[in-house]
Amino acid sequence: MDLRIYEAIDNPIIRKLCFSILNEYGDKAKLVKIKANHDFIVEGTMVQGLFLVKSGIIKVIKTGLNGKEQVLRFSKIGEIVGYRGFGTNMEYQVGAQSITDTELYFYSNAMLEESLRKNIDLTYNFMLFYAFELSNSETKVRKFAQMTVREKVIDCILYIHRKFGQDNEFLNLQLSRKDLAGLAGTTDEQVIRILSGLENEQLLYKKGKKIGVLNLEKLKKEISEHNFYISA
Amino acid sequence: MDLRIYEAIDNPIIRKLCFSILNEYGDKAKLVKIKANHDFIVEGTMVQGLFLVKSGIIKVIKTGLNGKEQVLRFSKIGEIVGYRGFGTNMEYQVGAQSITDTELYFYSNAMLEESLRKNIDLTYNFMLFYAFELSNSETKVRKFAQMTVREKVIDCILYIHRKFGQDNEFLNLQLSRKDLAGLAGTTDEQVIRILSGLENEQLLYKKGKKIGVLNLEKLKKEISEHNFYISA
DNA sequence: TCTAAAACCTGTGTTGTAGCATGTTTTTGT
DNA sequence: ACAAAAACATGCTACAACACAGGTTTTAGA
Repeated sequence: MDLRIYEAIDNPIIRKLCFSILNEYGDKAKLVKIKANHDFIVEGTMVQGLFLVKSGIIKVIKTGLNGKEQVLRFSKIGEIVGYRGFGTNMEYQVGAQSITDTELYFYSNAMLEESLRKNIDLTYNFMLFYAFELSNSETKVRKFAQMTVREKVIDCILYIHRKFGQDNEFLNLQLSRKDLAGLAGTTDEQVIRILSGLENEQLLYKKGKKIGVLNLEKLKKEISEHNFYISA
Repeated sequence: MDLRIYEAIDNPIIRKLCFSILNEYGDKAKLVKIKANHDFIVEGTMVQGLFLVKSGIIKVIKTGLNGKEQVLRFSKIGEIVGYRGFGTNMEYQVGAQSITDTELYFYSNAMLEESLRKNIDLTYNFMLFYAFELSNSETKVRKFAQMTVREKVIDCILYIHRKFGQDNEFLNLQLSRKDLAGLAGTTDEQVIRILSGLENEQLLYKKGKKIGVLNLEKLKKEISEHNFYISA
């Protein structure tokens, strides 16, 4: 059993779920290796099962019919991708693509359904996981409803800082302005404008794609007046 | 066992969950009766357990620190209120108030935790329920991110029409403009203006608080260009 | 039934946000 | 190393959405 995945997870709820899955399936899971920039879940196709990220970084998206791609989140080691369709729909409600080289464990519908009927620990941890994600999602609803674009962009920067860290000068995850816009729910131009503004205010610096946080406290403070953080 | 509740539910996922709960606890649950316009879940207080609506209509809210109250949904017979805090936080993340006289079954944390360890059917149905709600919530995120205010207001009218129906001239659930605004994520004035506009266009009529849908198809069509409905 | 409060409505000014145009820089692939 | 494409940047314009102000109608309570 590959415990390195389990050990890399901070969040206790995801950690427990991951343990349950590894415990139930051990090495029976199929390991899938994919290169960077590949779609491995296509929105609207039939749900085959779910993926557990072994290594790499995944972008989870949802396409609006106006063509705009909304970025729901970025997933890393230990996280589960493709689980929304489970139990409710027969089609994937989201798309997923690798943004680095990636290794994934795949669990088919058949495997899962069988286990969930027998392994109450697994089912329980799945339940807690969904409840947790639901809580996150509802916070996100408020974010989109009440924050200004500037606040949303700051929130996204903080999200990346929190989730992927900033080891040297720059955030460990580099995103295009377009992806940032998709994550914040706005347009590229707005993101660019706001980033420029934040650079002028000495809150961050940037060099092309790379962004570095300068004044974490001030950024946090600007958001905290709304008193909610997004952990999704 | 009070099967009237169970039978009143349309949604198969909520139906199954409700059955599981009634089946597990039967008449052991505590019945709580409250008058209209009472807060029975206060945001930020400790989670005691969850409520199953036996009769009446409930408004579920979340207060932004700017003071604006966001209406998350309205709950009726067979639905569960106060479940977001479960498993993740120790405090209620939402508030709930009765908008009519209401009867609720109450299930304490202790009762639930004990059962969830033993009754896999209950756990499984809770899991599916959370997954379903999560799916709804993510759709809602998109709604707030991509719809115009007019579309959001129409979406809310359709939500009420779908969930509570319109028996005679007017929608069965009457809401203040302020509540509609909270549900749509906008201000009273905007709602008023848009309702006036819709009345001029002969899509609905109104008489004080009461609103009646005139042209359901046209209203639906305007939303469906974005191709997503909210069932929450 | 009268009064106060709440809800409803409308007009006007302001601002945040998006869209377009255009130019520059950076990245990518051959 | 070079050309093409993508990403980045900035100014301008238009408009949707909001806030405020002032008024009317409806509701609720004493």
